[in-house]
Amino acid sequence: MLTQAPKGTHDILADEIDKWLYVENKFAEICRRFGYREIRLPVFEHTELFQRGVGETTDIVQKEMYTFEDKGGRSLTLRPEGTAGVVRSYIENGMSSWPQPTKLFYNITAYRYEKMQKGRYREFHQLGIELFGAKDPSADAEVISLMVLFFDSLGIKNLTLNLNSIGCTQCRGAYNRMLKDFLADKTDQMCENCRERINRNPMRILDCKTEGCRQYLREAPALLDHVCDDCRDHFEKVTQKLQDIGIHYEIDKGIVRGLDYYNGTVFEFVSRNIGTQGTVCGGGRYDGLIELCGGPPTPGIGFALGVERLLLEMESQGIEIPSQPDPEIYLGSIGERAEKLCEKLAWDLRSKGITCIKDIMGRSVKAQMKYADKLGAKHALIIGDNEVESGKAALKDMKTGESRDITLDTLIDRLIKKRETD
RNA sequence: GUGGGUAUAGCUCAGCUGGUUAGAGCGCCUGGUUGUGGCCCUGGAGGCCAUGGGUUCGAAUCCCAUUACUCACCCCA
Repeated sequence: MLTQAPKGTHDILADEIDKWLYVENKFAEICRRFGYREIRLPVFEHTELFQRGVGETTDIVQKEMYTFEDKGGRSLTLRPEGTAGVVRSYIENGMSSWPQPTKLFYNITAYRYEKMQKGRYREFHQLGIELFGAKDPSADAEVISLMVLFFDSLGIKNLTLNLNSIGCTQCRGAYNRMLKDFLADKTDQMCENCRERINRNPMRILDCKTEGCRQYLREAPALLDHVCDDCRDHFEKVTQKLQDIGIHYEIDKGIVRGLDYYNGTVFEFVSRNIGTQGTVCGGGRYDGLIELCGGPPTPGIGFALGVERLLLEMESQGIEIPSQPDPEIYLGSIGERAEKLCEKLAWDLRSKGITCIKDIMGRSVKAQMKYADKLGAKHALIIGDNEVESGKAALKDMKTGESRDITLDTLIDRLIKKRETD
């Protein structure tokens, strides 16, 4: 226990950090290109924010939240997703008086008490955006196009974009009644889970994957076919805009996002090669959420992307990720006088912005060189008594193996110049 | 919440139907004449064989429980 990370969490070690930084930086870059600005929010919020925002009837709120009481008796919860917190911040900080629309992106960890599986963790990482104030279909299309551009820029191919509209509060009410009527005489034959859903949240039945229920659902009325005129019109405009910019999508009448706040356009990007947890990114519109949480009526739309799943997908597609540059130079030393000189040299190099690794173990030259090699240092330079006295040393190019004598005074300029030409 | 698989060195795994001091490759640390990496070779460190019980003269090996990991169902990012 003492030496084991809690279930569902994982360490991101030095060898993988380049991938994470690469993806995170790329995401930030693309977001800024669309006018989004980053925000950073607390990892925990008042429990009621999620109860209200995500929805009391959802699995997330009912059994997946990490909820605890602090020493002041407040009930707090580690965020199970990002949107609720952003909405809270939007209201609290009066962002409705910022230039509209307000475009925000974030890079967060989220927490859900779930059973572990490939691509599913209890602490996981999400990249996401939220767009407040724009209800036009252009907003939907732009948000989706941002995702597409992001995937493209990473070289990811073959993700399927699934689209659906789950209507507004009005058409949803009518649809729920319709669905109930349709299933009324079939309830006995449906799975236990679905029988509960009929009363709790009929739409969730559409997510069922058990064979028996699926048969009935094939004939069930699809919400998309029964949305009101406004919703239909909105959705058609969204798809038209996607076509205009050449984004391929599939209509999936079965998509019902698992959080209660969604309405209207919902979408997800799905992979086929990373296991059953194939949803790399999911999102949609949430026009009533801000009001529900106590803010002014404000339309909103956003998505969240699972970084672990994204990296799995990139790996499965064999996408290479550029790594951070190797250390410019390794400074080795023999003896105390040399070590002293190295300390000064290393300080000067680092002050000038040059990555410099020096010996701090007093090991043999051979051991030092091996270490320099493992670090991937581009150059190595060993200093002993001779070098201290002459002020000259052999600068070795680790790739070619060639070394040339240089005066130590010129070392910094030489490395700076070399770095520029490389 | 339901089911399946797995658990031996830092990593990937051997260890036959129970039998002495538990193995390999990689990695780590050393050396290969006293100041130069990669290839090759030498030596070394490092395991209460997940944990707790049981069977047995004897358990890494068989049985039970616990825990963890993992995959699928469910749900989702």
